[in-house]
Amino acid sequence: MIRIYNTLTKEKEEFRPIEPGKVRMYVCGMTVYDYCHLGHGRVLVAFDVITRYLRHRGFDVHYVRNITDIDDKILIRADENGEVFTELTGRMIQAMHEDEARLGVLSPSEEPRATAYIDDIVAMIQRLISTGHAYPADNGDVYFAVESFPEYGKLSRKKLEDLVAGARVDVQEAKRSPADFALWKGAKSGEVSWPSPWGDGRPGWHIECSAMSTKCLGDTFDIHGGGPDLLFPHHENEIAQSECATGHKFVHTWMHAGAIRVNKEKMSKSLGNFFTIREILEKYPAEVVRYFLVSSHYRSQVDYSEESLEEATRTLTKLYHALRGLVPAKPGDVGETEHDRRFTEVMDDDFNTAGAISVLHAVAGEINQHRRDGDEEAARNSAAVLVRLGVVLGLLQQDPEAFFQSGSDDDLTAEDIEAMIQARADARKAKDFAEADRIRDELMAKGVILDDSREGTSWRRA
RNA sequence: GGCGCGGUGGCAGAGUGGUUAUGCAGCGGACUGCAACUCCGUGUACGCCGGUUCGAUUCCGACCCGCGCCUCCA
Repeated sequence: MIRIYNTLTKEKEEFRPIEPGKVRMYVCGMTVYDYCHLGHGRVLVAFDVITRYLRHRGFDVHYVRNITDIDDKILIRADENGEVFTELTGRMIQAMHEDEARLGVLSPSEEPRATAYIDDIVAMIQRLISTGHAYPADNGDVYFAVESFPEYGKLSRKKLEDLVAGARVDVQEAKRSPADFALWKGAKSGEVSWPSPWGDGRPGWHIECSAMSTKCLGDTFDIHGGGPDLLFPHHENEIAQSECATGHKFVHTWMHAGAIRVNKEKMSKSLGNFFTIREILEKYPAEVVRYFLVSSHYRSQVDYSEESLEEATRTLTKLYHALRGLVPAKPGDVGETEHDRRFTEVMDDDFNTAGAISVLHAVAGEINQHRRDGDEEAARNSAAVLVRLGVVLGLLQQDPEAFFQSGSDDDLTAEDIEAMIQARADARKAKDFAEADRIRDELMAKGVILDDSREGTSWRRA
C-alpha cells in the first residue's frame, strides 16, 4: 500500500487511483524565460523518481508536465534581448531538455505548451463567464470572481478576508474584489496576442494549467504536483478555475516538493541566490547532483552547498566501488530479496528516498562482504539487486569505470594515462620507487587518482 | 499579524512508544614498497518545560528557536 502526503488534507493517505492500475499525474513545469536552476531540478528529479517508482509498482502512469511558453516575464525578457519571444522560449526549452537529460530525468508522457492550447483556454474562460464565475472588465482583461467560489483557499488554508485585508494584493479599479485574478489579459498595442471574444490578448498565468491538465487528463485526475512556491496562488487558483468550469473535483492528491536553500534562505529568482543546473554540472558529475537531490526526502527543505556536493561525490564513489570490476547477474535471475522488500516498504511510505538509499548502502555492504569471502557468484547476484534498485532512483546505471573516468580529458587522454600507469608499473617492478612515485604525483597533479590493487592499477578522475 | 513546516550524535539525514537507520568526517585495524583508494571495526543522539504512560526522542500542551507562504518565483 502506497501512502502519499496530500497537501490538500495535510495527511498521509493511502493512494487509490481513480482507475485501478492507472495513474494520471500533472506537474507544473517551467516558465521558459531563463535557464533552470537547482530548485527546478529538484522538482524534475522528485517527480521523475515518483513516476519511476509508481511504474516499478506496476502502475500505468500517464505523466503530463507542461511548459508555460507565454507570460509577462517571457515577453519582458524577449524584449530586453531584442528577439521574438518564440526564439527565447525555443532556446530555453532546448536547454531545459538538455539539463533534464543529463540529470537522468525521463521524458514525461506528454509535454503540452500553453500556446498550443489557446482554444481550450478561451473555451474554459467562456464557460467560467457563462456560469458567473468570471467577468470581462472595462480594461480588456477577464477576471475570475473569487467570491463566486466558496471553497477558495482550501488548499493553502487562507481566508478570503485575510487576503483582501492584506494590502499586498494588487488593488485594481477593474477588479470587483482585490483577490480576483486575471484569466485573460487584454493586449496593449503591439503586444503578442490571440483573438478572443473579449478582444485580442493572452492568457493569465494560472488558466493554462487548468486548461491543459483537464484536456490531457480529464476533469478529475490523481496527482498534481509542483514546487513549494506554487501552492499559493497558482494551485489555489487552478482549483478555483477548474472546479468552477467543470463542476467536478479537480485533483485527488496534491504534492509539493520542499525548497532548495542557500545559506538558510530559499533559492529563488527574486532573491537572485540561485545556481543554474548547467553551472553546477560544470563542477560536478550529473549523477552526483542527482544523488544529492535524492538523498533527502522530496518534501524536506535542503541546503545546497559545495560541501554537500563533495560529500555526495564521496558517497556515490563508494557505491560504485562496490560494483567495480563485477559483472552483475541478470536481474531476472535473482529473486526478490529482503533488500527489495525493505526498499518497497520505505518507498511506499511517501516515497522515502532517503530510506531507500540506506537500502542501497546495505546491498553495497553485502557485495563487499561476498567479495571478502571470495564468493564471486553471490557478489554478482547482490550487484544485480543494487543495480535494479538503482534503476528506480535513476542511480548507478553507468559502467563504474565510466563513472570514475568521466570528466575533462583536456590534459590527458585515457591512453596517456594507461601509458603512464604502465611506465610506473615497470618502475615498481624494478624497485625504482622514486620514479614510480614521481609518475603517481604527476598524474595526481593532473587530477588523476590511481587505485592500486592485487589485480593491478586502475584510475579515476578527481 | 494570519496560515503552515521543522528543531535527531561533529556534520548530513531517516525513523520509532520499550530493540541497529544510513552516509560523511574522526578513531583503530587489514591491505600497500610507502601512500592514496578500498575493506573491516568503532559512536547510544533526539530544542526546553510540563502532562499521559510501567516506559517518550516518538503521543498531548505550553515555551524558545529556525524556515516557508500570505507578491512574480519550482
